[in-house]
Amino acid sequence: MSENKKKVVVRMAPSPTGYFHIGSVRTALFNFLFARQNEGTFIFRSEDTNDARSKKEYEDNILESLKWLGLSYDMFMKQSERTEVYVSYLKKMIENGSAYISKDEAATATRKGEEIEQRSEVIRLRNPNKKIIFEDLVRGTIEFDTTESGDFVIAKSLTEPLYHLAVVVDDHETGATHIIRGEDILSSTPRQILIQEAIGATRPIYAHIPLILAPDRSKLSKRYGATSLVEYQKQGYLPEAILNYMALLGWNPGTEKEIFTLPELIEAFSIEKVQKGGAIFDEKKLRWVNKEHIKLQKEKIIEIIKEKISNKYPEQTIDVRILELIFERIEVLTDIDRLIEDGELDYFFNEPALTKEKIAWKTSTPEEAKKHLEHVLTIIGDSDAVMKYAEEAGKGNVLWPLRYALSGKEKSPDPFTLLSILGPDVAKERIEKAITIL
RNA sequence: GGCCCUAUCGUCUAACGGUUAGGACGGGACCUUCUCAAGGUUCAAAUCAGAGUUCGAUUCUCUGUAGGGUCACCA
Repeated sequence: MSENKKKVVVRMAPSPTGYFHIGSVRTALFNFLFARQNEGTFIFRSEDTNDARSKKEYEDNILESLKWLGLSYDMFMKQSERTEVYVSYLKKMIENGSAYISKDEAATATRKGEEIEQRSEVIRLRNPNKKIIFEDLVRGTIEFDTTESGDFVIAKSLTEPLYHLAVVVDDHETGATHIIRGEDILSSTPRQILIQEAIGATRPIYAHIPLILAPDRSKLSKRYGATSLVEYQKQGYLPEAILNYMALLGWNPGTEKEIFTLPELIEAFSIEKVQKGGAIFDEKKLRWVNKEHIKLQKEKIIEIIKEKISNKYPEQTIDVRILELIFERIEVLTDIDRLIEDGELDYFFNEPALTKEKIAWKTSTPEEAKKHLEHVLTIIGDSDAVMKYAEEAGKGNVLWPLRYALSGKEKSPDPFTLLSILGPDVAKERIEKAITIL
């Protein structure tokens, strides 16, 4: 690297035509990481150029999501507010002959089943029809012949610039040094380079990152469940976990470390280690990453659990051990609600309803179960004694009836944990109740 | 179809041209206090195919095959 290296300027430029897409999250993240590790500038640019699909609602959603994720930007701009800038560039281009107003037959074209009115007068780039070769940071040398693009349209009129023109002008004006974006724009890069040359802009360094794929290797679309960030937010994924997982999709640190906080990612990230091939989005691994981050934020998560339980059982004091039990059993935050709603810990606060048939362990009889429970009752305060007795009589034969008598559940934490949380008095009551049923 | 990109376990990925092809997720088995969870141990699982270069190809070259992207007066 040279000493007079230019200050890094990168940008994320979403078009606000939908909720923040999971693929855009990664593009935003890579740009953010690259900017932060180079102490550069990260620009947010809303590409809302005269598109009927653009909505304020979507732009707000993207901005809120960025905030939620902790990806801060240093500059904000909207293309819809920059028309006069594009006008001046278009005028210049027409003056110097690199673009011209073309007069065609007015026509209708069909795009994706929709009829489109084509103007008779548009502004086209005068294509020098040459070969464009550029270096891509993740893909190496890319070569395109731009001849087939012809004199493509860059604006519908002086005041109605098209996407490619707006992008190139903005990147030039803001001094973008690196363009990190999805692979889907790789094939329109040569056309953008042609526009750059026409307006006398310096060519930025490109890095086209691979796409995120659905499990069937197709483009990640609505067909595959959740594609927008809000849906993951709602399911109770932590922002740190989403960022961590997205980083791992198409990038690796070169070490075996897999769990990263945002600052650690800034430290470890390197654009050179970004993968070339598309990666399938695997929710199972996302869940695992989320669980790992839940462990990292234990105190905070425990507080959330406490609050949720308090809402359901307002009058109760909540033993920390109950919080631990829930904490161990969740992968996403909504698991907490599910556990509570399913009554998974109801038996800590209310006497459980017991079914006679379920009290005895599968290899044992109700009579034996009754006998074991009666004996356990006499040594209830001494866990070691209970365990010793269980080992002699057959663990399942004793422990299953005991645990079931205490919880009324086929699945629950072990009887000793229950015993210690419920306390000897409540335990005694419940065991006696079970005995009477038998 | 044209152009472009890509190709290692099911998935995410590692491997100066020389490794028993490594790790993680997921799956199986076992251990841990009966069940659930957590934890521990452990097993199975991959270099797309064919040529070439080389003493030696996952790695370099070519061809094929497969997958993806893109071909707007959308962004």
